[in-house]
Amino acid sequence: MEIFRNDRTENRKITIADIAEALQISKTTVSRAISGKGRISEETRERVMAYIAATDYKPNVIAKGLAQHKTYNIALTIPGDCNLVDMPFFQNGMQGICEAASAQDYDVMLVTVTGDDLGNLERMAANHKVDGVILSRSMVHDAAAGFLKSQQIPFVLMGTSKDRDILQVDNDHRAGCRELTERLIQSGNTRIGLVGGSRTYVVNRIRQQGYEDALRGARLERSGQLIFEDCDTPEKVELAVEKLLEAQADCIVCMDDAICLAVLQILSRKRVPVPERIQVASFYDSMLLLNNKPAVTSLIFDDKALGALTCSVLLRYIRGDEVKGRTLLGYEIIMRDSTRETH
Amino acid sequence: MEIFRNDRTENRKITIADIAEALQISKTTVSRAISGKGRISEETRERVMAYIAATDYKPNVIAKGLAQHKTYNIALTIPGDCNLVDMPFFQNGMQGICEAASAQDYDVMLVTVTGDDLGNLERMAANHKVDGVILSRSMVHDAAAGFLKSQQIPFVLMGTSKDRDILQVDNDHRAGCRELTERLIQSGNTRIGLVGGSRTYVVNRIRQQGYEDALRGARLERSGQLIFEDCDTPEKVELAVEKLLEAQADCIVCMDDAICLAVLQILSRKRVPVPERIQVASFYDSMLLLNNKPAVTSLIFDDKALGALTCSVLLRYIRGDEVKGRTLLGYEIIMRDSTRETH
DNA sequence: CTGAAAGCGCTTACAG
DNA sequence: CTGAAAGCGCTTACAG
Repeated sequence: MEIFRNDRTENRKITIADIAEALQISKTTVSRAISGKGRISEETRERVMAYIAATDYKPNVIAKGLAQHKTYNIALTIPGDCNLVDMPFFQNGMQGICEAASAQDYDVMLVTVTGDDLGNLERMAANHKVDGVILSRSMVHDAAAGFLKSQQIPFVLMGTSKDRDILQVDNDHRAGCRELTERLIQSGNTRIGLVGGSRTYVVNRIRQQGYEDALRGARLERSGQLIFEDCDTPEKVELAVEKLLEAQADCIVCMDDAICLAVLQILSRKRVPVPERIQVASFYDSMLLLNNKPAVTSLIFDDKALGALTCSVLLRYIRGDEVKGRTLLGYEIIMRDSTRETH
Repeated sequence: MEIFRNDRTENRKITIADIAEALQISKTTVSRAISGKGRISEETRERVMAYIAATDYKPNVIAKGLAQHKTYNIALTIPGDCNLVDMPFFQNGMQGICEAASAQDYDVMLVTVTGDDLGNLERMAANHKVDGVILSRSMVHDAAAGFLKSQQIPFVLMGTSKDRDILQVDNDHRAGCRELTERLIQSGNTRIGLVGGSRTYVVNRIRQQGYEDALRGARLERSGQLIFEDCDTPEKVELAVEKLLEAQADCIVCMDDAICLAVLQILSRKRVPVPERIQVASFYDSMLLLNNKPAVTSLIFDDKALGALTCSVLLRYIRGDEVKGRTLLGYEIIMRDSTRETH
């Protein structure tokens, strides 16, 4: 059995003082050359930059931050209990956040918040380790937002909240769901069923609004026979599908692709052909449905772009710039075989 | 349109100097009371603690770190291109890492590395922002490990590498896959097919080894007709399934649950009943297969525990403690309906 | 244009 | 047991 031990050789890094000494100038001057703040002659500036390039010096961001009362860190909360559908959303969002952050020399720290346990968030705040935080799409009642407000820590929600005084940026679920539903109506469907996820998530409420917007626009009745909310277990989905078949729905719209996957499996078990007997579409497309046959019609959002934008909004806000209270991003609709017209 | 602007009221935090002044003692003493290092009378220690509790003072970890040449941060690399199967692994691993880190007052920063682009990792290292890094399960050729070695930055791999001088902790895939395969043999199967994922991932190679260990142990031939590697597209999986049916396989073992899901869908389309006509099992169980009918036999790993352990190994290594070069975690086998004996 | 000095909020020999 | 002082690696008025 091999054993490892870190010898921790001192490995001293070069500092601003070393540069000053080597170049026979003051630390102040070196600092100015690097930051570009304050008057400095082009000549000495170039000498410093040349030395830095040659020695591969990198400023210690921590020390810089300490002097400036900044940390150059933001936190991203991740839910402790995350279901499969949300994972691609987080994964891609995270990706976008990281990229936008590093472009401005910021780093992102992870803080888990499980249910109403804000322990880790409080710790992070108490430790003075971040300049702001990004809350990711979350429950209707959000304890975290309340805490951050009370602490006066800048934050933005990557998602939507009805609370208009919290900064938020989100995909335009409502418009997307409306338009997708409209397209399904245009192609001849009149009895479009909805299999919805848990209404504890505001995103699910918004999606439903989009669906209802479309019905209203087409003067179709909003029928209880066609709308099934809170289908958060396979049993509920199965029940919903059965009722929809009974109710002669010509199309089923699923609120997310986990539900959609379940619906497709049930339909397959029941030998109900898609799209011939009934069409199917999903309000959110992740890789879950990727290889399904038939390919399924869906809404596509760019979660990475969402993350990136959320991050830059936060950074601008931290900097003291003006930012819009709510920002909405676009979407794309992909019509595929699962809603192909067959008559 | 509402506009937000951060007014940045000074919001000055209480410091060690404030406490010293209030209590008429030196900063040194306050520091000692908090850290517990150095001799200090129980009485003054209690006075300080009482004051801290009353004022809700929290030390500035950044300043502390600067003085101690530590950051109290570790980095976690996340792959820029992550497929669906890996997401639960990362998500849970992250969770475990965060918890173990915060238990020791450490925070975890995210750094994305896409392909061979180490830009973000280099930046993080250059900025002196972390004491060490956790590399997550990765490709066979890992540029990141090389970079970290050259920089003498402590790191551990959450996964397995054949490079024995990198610290690693992983689930015991090999033993798990061996045992699962053995169980399938014991229950009467003699022609167990394997549908494998991309061999660029070392985890897939290890899983295959476990499978082959079991065949060897049972003196079954390791047949090319039954082993299909690199099935990283739906087409390849489909082809593999067809060949396996032709070859009269009595059971199909899938290397991960995305492959398994594909296999099950194909079988369902072909109207091949599971487990009656052919049994199916998976080497890794995430939520992907959760609601499948029949329930599928699988190996279960505790990825959160893996993350937590990986993190504490790194922290111990950073601290200068001795750690084992390679640590393996256990697994669980759940036999379900998809491998039920029907004869 | 440049520098000496104080400061960010902590720690840690060193001396008493 | 306690404190004055120097230091971690930067920045930033202030003065020249």
